[in-house]
Amino acid sequence: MLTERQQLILRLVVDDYIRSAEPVGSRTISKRMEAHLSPATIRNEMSDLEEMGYLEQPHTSAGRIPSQKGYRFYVDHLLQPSFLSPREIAQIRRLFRERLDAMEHVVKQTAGILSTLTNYTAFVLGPMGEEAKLRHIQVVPLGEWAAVAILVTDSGHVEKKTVILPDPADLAEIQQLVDLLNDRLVGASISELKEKLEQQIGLELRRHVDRYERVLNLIDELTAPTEEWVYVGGTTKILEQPEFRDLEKLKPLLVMLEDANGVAQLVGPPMRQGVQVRIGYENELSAAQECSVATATYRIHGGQVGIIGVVGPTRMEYGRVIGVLHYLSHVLTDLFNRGGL
Amino acid sequence: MLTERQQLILRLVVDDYIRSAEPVGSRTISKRMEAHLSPATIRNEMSDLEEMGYLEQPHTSAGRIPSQKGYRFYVDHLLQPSFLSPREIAQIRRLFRERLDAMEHVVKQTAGILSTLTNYTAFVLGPMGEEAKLRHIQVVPLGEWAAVAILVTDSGHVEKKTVILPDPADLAEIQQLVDLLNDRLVGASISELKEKLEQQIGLELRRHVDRYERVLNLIDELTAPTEEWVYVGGTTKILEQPEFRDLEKLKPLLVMLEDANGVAQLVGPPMRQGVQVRIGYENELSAAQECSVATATYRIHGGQVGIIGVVGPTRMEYGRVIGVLHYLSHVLTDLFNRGGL
DNA sequence: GTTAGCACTCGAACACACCGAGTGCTAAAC
DNA sequence: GTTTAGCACTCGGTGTGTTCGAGTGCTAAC
Repeated sequence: MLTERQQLILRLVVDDYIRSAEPVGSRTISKRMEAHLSPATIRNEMSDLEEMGYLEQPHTSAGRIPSQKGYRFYVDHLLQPSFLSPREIAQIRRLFRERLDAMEHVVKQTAGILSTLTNYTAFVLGPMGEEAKLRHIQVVPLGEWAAVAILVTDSGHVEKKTVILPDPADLAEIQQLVDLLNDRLVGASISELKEKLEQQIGLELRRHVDRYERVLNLIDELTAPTEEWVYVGGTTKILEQPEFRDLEKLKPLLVMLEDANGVAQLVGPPMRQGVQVRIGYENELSAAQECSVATATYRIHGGQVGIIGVVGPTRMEYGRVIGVLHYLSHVLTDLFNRGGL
Repeated sequence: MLTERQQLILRLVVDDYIRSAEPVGSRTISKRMEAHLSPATIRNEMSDLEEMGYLEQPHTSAGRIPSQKGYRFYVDHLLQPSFLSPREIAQIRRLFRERLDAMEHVVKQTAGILSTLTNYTAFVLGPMGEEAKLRHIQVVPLGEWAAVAILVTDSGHVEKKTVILPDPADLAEIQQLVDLLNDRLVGASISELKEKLEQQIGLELRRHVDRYERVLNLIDELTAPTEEWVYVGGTTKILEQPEFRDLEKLKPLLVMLEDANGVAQLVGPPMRQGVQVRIGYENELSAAQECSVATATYRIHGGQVGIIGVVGPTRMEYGRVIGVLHYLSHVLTDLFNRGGL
């Protein structure tokens, strides 16, 4: 559909606009081209590209900027993913190695690292999916009236909750309860936990009638999709982007990023392997329709899938971002599966 | 030092400016006053107040705005803390009651509630101080090469960490180690944990020579002052404030709030009981020198102290903020000590 | 198909006048 | 001595007009 030359021009326009955030004129492109063509010729081509919807003009007497369709074509056909420099790779490895024995920190840090590497706001969603298996339940009394309930999954996730006891703690009884729960529930996947609880040991449990409801509630809350696994880093990177100088545009974005649910919605459901890019209106959230969102998945052992990604203006350094995401998702997967880099 | 009348005028100026964010003129004050005085008289008084440093003029032909000294006097002598309406109190109680059995959530939520009530950015710092006592240590193996170490304090705080094992897990050995740690360390305060570990059971532990270092490291990291207990809510509330329309002023603030350490520095060391207000330059962080920070403490059982607070422009609704902080800090303290509202 | 030439468009930057809120000062009134 | 009316003055904000220049579209020539 697009001629070789049109593709070249489109690529140059996008590249230039990504760099400068200024509309690109025909003269600029003319100078950038190997095969010399006069600005007038470029103008004709650009005019055609505009007619086809790949470029647009902010106003008549300005240069062209890529349309979302233009970006889409660029990402699908023109872009060359950039590779990380050896220095950067070394730097990443160092960052991760420092705290190799703390997965929680790794995940948390990843948002920051990703943001530093790309200069966009980054996020990390922890492994979703409820196929994680229960590994251990523990209740630690804090005093007469309170206790901490802790739930550990085989993915290493720890969910905790402080509970107020209805009556003074009876250590032996609690221990008995916990032993029972551990005995019957360990190995069950989180999603089937409640069901299993009701079916299999409901009877035994009902002996302590008033307890039963509470235990059920507790399990329910402990297994509820948690917010804890959403980390956002480099929120303030958005402020650097000229397209968000305007507070009215900035605000909805920041509001969205402030809320873990907002981020989860932005990212959407986990998707196929590899790096995925959603440009502008391809995002469902209206707050993000002037943004592009690039995501990649990582796997932890057990096959659960987590997501890392960045959000920035549609004028995003796609090549760079895709390169970084690609590399980092592999690093994370390796880290979680082999336990080292 | 200040006459009755000057104090009244100062109060009116501050009140008006807090509402409108516009410099206040003599005519406005004249109209606001019970005892009628002409604008000219007010002008004279205002001129005196300016000379004494309580007011300032953005430029010659504008009204006056309070100086930081003016705010300070207002906060110390003129302000009347506002009480919450019964409706608001009911609302707060409802919000807390909903999740009464989840302290972690209570704390997390509090930042949001505080921000909603005041319309400023709010923060909650978890109990600091290292007098928390160790309650329980637990290690849950995840597989051959990994395990989760969990540490619970008597304040209900749970610290967790996923560790990569140097060699395949020997369940019995791990259990033995954990039992030993629990046996010897439970009841010790977090700060003395490491010391105690070295002194008292170092010998026994050294039998597993290569393990020793790792256990020490682990304890060290588990007890390191954690970031987890800093929650910020309503960051985007700052965007509403006219004084931060300017991106250049906004940015350092957001950067500070994004970082848990930044917030901790902003808040400073825990202070005496009651509500404390730091105005403008009274803040050490340069990023916050056009802000006021109001904080209050809450206590959880065991006497540990946590901090809640808000940060906003120096033109802050001090009366309201102080009222809310006062009430909320008591609610929290009650909640954590008696387990109910 | 390409390019030079040229008239045209339109936003950004700047200058300028105007408006009005608010001041400070002086002199008169209480 | 304190308060007030009167008045000239100040200064930022707003709206208008002008200029400038980057960039375009079109036409005609190569």
